Order: sequence, then structure tokens, then C-alpha cells
Amino acid sequence: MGRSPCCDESGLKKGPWTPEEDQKLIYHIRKHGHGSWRALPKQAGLNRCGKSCRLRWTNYLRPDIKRGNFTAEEEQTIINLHSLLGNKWSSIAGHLPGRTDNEIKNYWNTHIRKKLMQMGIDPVTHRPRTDHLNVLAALPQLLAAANFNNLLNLNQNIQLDATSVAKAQLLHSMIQVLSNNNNASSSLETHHTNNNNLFGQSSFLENLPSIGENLYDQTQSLSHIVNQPPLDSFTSPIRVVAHQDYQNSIPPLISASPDDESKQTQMMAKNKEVLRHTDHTSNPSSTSTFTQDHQPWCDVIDDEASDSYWKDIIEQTCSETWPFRE
DNA sequence: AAGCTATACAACCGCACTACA
DNA sequence: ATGTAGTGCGGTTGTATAGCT
Repeated sequence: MGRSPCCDESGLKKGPWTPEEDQKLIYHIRKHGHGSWRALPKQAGLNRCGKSCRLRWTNYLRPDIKRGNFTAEEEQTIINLHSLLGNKWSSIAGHLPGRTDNEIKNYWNTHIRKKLMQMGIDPVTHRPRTDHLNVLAALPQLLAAANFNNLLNLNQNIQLDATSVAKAQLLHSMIQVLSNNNNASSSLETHHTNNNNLFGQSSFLENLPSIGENLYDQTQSLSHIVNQPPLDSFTSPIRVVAHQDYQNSIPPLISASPDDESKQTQMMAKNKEVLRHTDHTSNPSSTSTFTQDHQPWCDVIDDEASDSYWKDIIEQTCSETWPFRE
């Protein structure tokens, strides 16, 4: 059960590999296989520990490694899988042939994570990074979104796409926050007082309840029509506690109670089970299917870049809440 | 042009686990 | 039952380089 002391030896070289070292390692492995990693450095004439050789080979020199930029599909797959698996980089790598866990981890930390944060998505939870002050800050956009009738014209278009549902869900959740915090008018008024231009109209506060109810009604009726949680209840960052709960009350934007957390945990387990049964191979086609079936909310939004007010909502919400982010 | 800062990525560290003697 | 070797894995660090002042 002990730990390997392989790297404890002194005198072994550390740091970046030289092309000569790479050549030695490649030549040796091609000729003899890696066999025992511990014995390899000596046999190959390398002044490195076996662990270092193994890492260099598996992360960089292996012939089946796919170098170069990640494709949009790969990026999408990573996001989807990360929302289900968390930081299980090796598991994620199993779904991306030719990519290593280290490469995916680095790409996540340097690109995707930042991207999600800029969109107002918490890269850990895959939920919107909002609190009520953010929602308030985004209210100008919400007001614009009150023009929502086009989107929600159910008489004309009963076949709602995922994008519409995602938008409805976002609004729905924001409105819930408003409703929950409507009593906290002191905070609202403070905000209002300090930001006279925030709402752009002095009568905003008086109109707020009716605006909220209107949107609430619309999104509420939408959820009834859809007759299922608006998005995959796990993949969507705005989580739905349970179907019946969703129909009877506004779902919480971010679960706060232990009970909600336990439901979410159950949901996560269920989704992982589904993933295990539907996507347990590493072949690209299954990954592709997964990607399409579980397109996350953030990308639904992203796909609709033309809907600028939605992007504005996300961006402003994000910028108001996390002034310290990159 | 020089210095500073941020970013990206390769490599390392250390814990956990399995297999085996 | 116990200790060691081997390996997997996630987190962290180091370094080269691009971008900015």
C-alpha cells in the first residue's frame, strides 16, 4: 500500500524534456516496449525517473496522441461530460480519442472555464452564477425580455425547441428570485437609490410586481405545456428539483436546502447511470450522439448569439456578480 | 525597447489503489 | 497480513511566450 518512492532519488533530471531525451525514450519503447517503467530509464540511457518517463510518453510522445486545437465538438463534449462527471479528467479523456487527461484538464482550466465564467456559468456547478443583486442588475434586460410574447406565443408554435425552453427557464428562475426577494424591498430600494439610472424609469419599482407576474404566468404556462422539466434536469444549470415541484411552484434558482441537494444528488446518480449505459464506449460516434442529446443550456444560449438581449442578460449578470473574475 | 503581467501548457507532486511476493 | 512495486489520477507548479504599459 506504500507510495512509490521512484521520484525520491536525487540526481535525476527534472524539468522540460529535450528532443534528445524524447528520441531516446521513443526509440527504446518502440524497440522494447515500456515494460517496467522503473527499469526503463536505465535501459534507455535516460537520467530520469520512471514516472517522469511514463508521463512524458503517455501525455506527449505516444503516437496515437492527437495534437492541435480542440474542435468545437470536442469542447462541447468536455463541457457535457464535466457537468456529469466533474473533474474526472481521465474519464472525460476516455470519450475523446487521442486526447489525454492532462491536456483536457489544461484546456479546461485555461479556456473552457474562463468561457463559462464569462457567460455567467459556474464552471464547477454548471449553474448560472447569479444572486438576487445580479438579477436586479440585469433588470433592464429583463424588461426588454418582457417582450417575450414572441417567444412564448404558444398558439402559433406549440413545438418548443430547447432554446426557447432554456430562455423561459432562465427568466422563470430570475423571476422567482425577484418574487422571493420582493419583500426585501429595502435592498431593492437601496440599489435603486444608489443607481438612479439602473432601471431607466422611475416607475419601475411600482411596475415590478405586474411585470413579474406576467412573466411568471408565461413561463409557468410554458412548463405545463412542455409537460416535462424544460431541459434535461441535470444538464441544465438551472436545475429543476422535481417535475411535480416544477409544476406547482417556481423551482429554485440554486438549491439551498439539504433536501434539494439530496434530490439533485439522486438526479445526478440517475444521469450518471444513463451515461454509463448509453455512452460507455470511447467511440466518437457515441460521443457525438451524447453531445447532441445533452446540449447544455449555456450552449443553447450561445447558439442563439443573434438574440443579443439574452447574451446581455448573461454577461451583465456575470459582470455584476463577479467583479473579481478574469 | 525594456520591464511587467497574464496566459498556456508541460511537467511534477503526492495520494490512492491494485497486484503480487 | 504486510510491505513494495507499479500505476492512475487530480491538483499544483514552473517556464516560455505573448501582450501590455
